[in-house]
Amino acid sequence: MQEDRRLAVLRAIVEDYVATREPVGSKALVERHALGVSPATVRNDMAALEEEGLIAQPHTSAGRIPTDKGYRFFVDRLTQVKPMSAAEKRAIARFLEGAHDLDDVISRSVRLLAQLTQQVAIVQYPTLARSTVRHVELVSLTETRVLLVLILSTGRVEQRVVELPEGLDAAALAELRGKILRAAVGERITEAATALGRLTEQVEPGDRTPVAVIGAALVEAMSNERTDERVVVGGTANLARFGDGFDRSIKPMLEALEEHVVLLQLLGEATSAGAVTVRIGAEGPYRELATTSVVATGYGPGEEVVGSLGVVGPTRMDYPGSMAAVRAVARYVSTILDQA
Amino acid sequence: MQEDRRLAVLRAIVEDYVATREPVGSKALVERHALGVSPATVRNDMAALEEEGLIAQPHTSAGRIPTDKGYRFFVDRLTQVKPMSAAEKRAIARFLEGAHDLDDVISRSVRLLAQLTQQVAIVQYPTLARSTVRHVELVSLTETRVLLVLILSTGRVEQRVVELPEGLDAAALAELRGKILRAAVGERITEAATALGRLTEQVEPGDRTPVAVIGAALVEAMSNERTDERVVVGGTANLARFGDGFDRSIKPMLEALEEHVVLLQLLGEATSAGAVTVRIGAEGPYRELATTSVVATGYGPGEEVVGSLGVVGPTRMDYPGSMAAVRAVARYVSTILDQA
DNA sequence: ACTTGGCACTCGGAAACCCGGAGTGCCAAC
DNA sequence: GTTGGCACTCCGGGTTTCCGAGTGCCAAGT
Repeated sequence: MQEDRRLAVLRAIVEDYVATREPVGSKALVERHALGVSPATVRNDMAALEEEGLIAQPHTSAGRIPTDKGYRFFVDRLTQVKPMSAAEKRAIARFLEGAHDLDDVISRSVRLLAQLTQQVAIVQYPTLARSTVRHVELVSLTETRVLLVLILSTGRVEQRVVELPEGLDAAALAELRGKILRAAVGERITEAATALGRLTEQVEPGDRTPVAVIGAALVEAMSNERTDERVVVGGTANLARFGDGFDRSIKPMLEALEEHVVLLQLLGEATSAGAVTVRIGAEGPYRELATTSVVATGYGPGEEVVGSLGVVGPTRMDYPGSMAAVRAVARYVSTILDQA
Repeated sequence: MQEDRRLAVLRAIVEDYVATREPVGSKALVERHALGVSPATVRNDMAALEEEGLIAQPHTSAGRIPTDKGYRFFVDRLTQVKPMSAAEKRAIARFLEGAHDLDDVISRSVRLLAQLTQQVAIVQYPTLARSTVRHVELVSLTETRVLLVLILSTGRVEQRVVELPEGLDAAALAELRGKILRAAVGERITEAATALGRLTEQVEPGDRTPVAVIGAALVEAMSNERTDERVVVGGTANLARFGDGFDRSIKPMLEALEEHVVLLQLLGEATSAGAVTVRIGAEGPYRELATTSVVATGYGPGEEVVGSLGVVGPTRMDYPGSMAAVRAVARYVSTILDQA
């Protein structure tokens, strides 16, 4: 019926516009897609679609471009993630294996994602909140300085230099280390923090003892918001690929990309694993990013989500492709984290 | 004499051009700078400077702009690094203290440098080659997996998951850990690697023993070139500040900034501490970066250089200011590393 | 009730065009 | 060696012109 054809027209408009970056007209449409009707008919459909707010024309007597709402419709109803080809899968696997380090995994993922989608990629480090403590080490630097090293299940390593009020000999340090390990290892980070809090109080009610200081530093390191904020950005050069009006938004884009808090918020919307979240244009809270879309998803071992990753690009982007790439990379990262 | 005045004219041209981004003519020059001569005289001087290749005119009947050679002359002979104001020094100190982590120090430095110079900042992590081993830790993950953690004097932490051919019990692991510590701690990384090589051979001539595998992984981690390549970039948004022809080079710029190897090479020219290196325009090896300059210097505790940092921007940049900022930040980073 | 060809109309954007002003080089005079 | 005068150049910006893609609407066709 007409309804079906209208949607076909919408899909065609989105696809053509994404491909050509130019408003698409009725004539070009019937030429490039076998719609089986005349341009005049398509024009009628276009008028209807415009009525519904799914497409718009930049100025009278120009072709149509999809609106945010149009993209949304396209993403929600007119597309399903196309699976990656076997070759692509192999390429991903090859690219990601051989990473022997969390940093490695993350940085490779960013580059991979950027290359795959030809867009800006963002990968968040595993959240501390979702990690358990794997090991704690105290390395004495000088008489009164100790380096705290915190190793987490997700592979993250946090470190911190602690200044002691008084010297602490090797034996005392070793004993403390043992206690801390017993209290914290295997625990979720929040529980470990409270356990440690209890431990230090119990050992020494006094305030400025070395034990208390170290305990406090550990607790602080575990609950520190800042350390939670680690994200890595890649593929910024792809921003320059847009020869058109998107140039205007390149500055706000770059600025946003430096604000890791903003990035985290963009990614943060992706909560559940497996499901790919798409934010289109002005749907997000940032006015400056009204011409950009974000495709993101969570990753993590098994069903658990310990972090998210995604890409950000102009609203006029290849959604099916991006969604597929994001999902695929997230999957591979998850399995790698599973192994490690 | 005329010679002196000519140099004054060159300086004035550079300063004005940097400030206004527009070719500067004789009339504007005498108005803005008290040269005490008439435009006609300045024109003669300009002709002479152009003869020497220090300035050029984009087209007939336009003002003059400095050539690379002109900038070079300006940097080498007409300027000395102006000291930072007390307020600026305080701001730097405030910004950098409170970092309790190498990552912290580095990322704060980048942001600081970018903000100070309003340009793109690059900071290299301390080179592994210049570090000594501070601690080695073996954390058992599963029966046959061990997480190697390598803590270096510069604060860098390298980690790696090692797959063992057969299980290794806690006692054996502890013993191995002790041996490794005794062999490696305090050594320069290269020497530690050879010492470890000897150790593993001596303990077990067989090839696939756990000990050998771990030793090999450690040696590899220490000598790995890749891990040496860590650089951080910040202030990319400043690239968009240039409303003029520099826009054209923004893409190659962004591309270069993603290629950490390239960045390292740019920074790498800075070898000695204290001295600020300036590379202007086409002096470097990269054709794409012919319109950019790099101001860099080394940093490290005491006189030693363990890494470098700097800024990169258009050839038309505020050299004295950038040099001062780079030097100041390098100094502060050095003292902080000294403490840690 | 849709679809289609025809047709008048709109309007953005590229090309052509024009013009002022900033800047130059040169020369003669100081 | 410096300066004022002067003729000349040419870029940049503003305006105008013009083409064509695209539209909306209508009347005719199925």
